Amino acid sequence: MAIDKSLLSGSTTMLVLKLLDGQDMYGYQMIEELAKRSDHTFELKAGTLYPLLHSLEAKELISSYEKDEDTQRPRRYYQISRKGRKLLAEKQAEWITYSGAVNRVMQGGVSIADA
Amino acid sequence: MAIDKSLLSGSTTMLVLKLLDGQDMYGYQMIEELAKRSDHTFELKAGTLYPLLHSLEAKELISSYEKDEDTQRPRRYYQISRKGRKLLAEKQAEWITYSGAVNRVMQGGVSIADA
DNA sequence: TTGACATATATAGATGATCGATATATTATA
DNA sequence: TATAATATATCGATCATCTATATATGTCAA
Repeated sequence: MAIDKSLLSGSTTMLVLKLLDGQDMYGYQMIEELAKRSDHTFELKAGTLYPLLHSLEAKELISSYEKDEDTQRPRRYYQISRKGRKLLAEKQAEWITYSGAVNRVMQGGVSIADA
Repeated sequence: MAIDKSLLSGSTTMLVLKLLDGQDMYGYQMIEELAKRSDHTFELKAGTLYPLLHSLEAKELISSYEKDEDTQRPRRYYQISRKGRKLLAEKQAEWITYSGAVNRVMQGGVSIADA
């Protein structure tokens, strides 16, 4: 099912940081990994991700390095910084607050499954 | 805690329709009711709500009528339409899919409370 | 009674996140 | 050798929300 793009708005940064919290990744890999982990609910577009990565790097939430896997086109890997992990924790707390509040409002008759 | 406004993006329509699913309401009342039911996580701004109500009415998802409670300034009440209830059900299903997917992605080490 | 604040609705313009379109280059496959 | 997948990048459009501003009424305290 394709999800209204505006729903995703605001949580993309959190999701990207979370991916990098597990391991260093390059852009294209994040797009695929996010699709995989979310059963294709999230299909992040390249036009969204790359500018986002650049802006996260400018804010020093992540850093990057090139890695040559010869025979492969060189890939730009990203790693999360200490500052990035701090923001991730904040975003995660925010998400819990936000989704909990939505569920409370929606609990006016129809039951909401939790995940 | 103030929530990143972009997180709310996309679910405002669903929340408004849900409020009207319970009873007819006027704009200002929705702002207060939403704040109350969400423990002030949501503080919808008038500049967001009124244009949204107008556009929902234009799409025939809701309709409105004026009601004079004398001694009070007349209030414009909104009621959800059949079409609106249908959209509400869809948005609700989307929310379940979306929040479930976010939680799955975030389940990579740190536990996420569910509401 | 006057001023301040809450109630109530409304609109214009700014901001910010995402997307679609487009571009480039390499690698794998048919 | 052409096509698709991999991989990164940028621009402009779109859309939702917010801030600021406006108007008008009701209430309460000084």
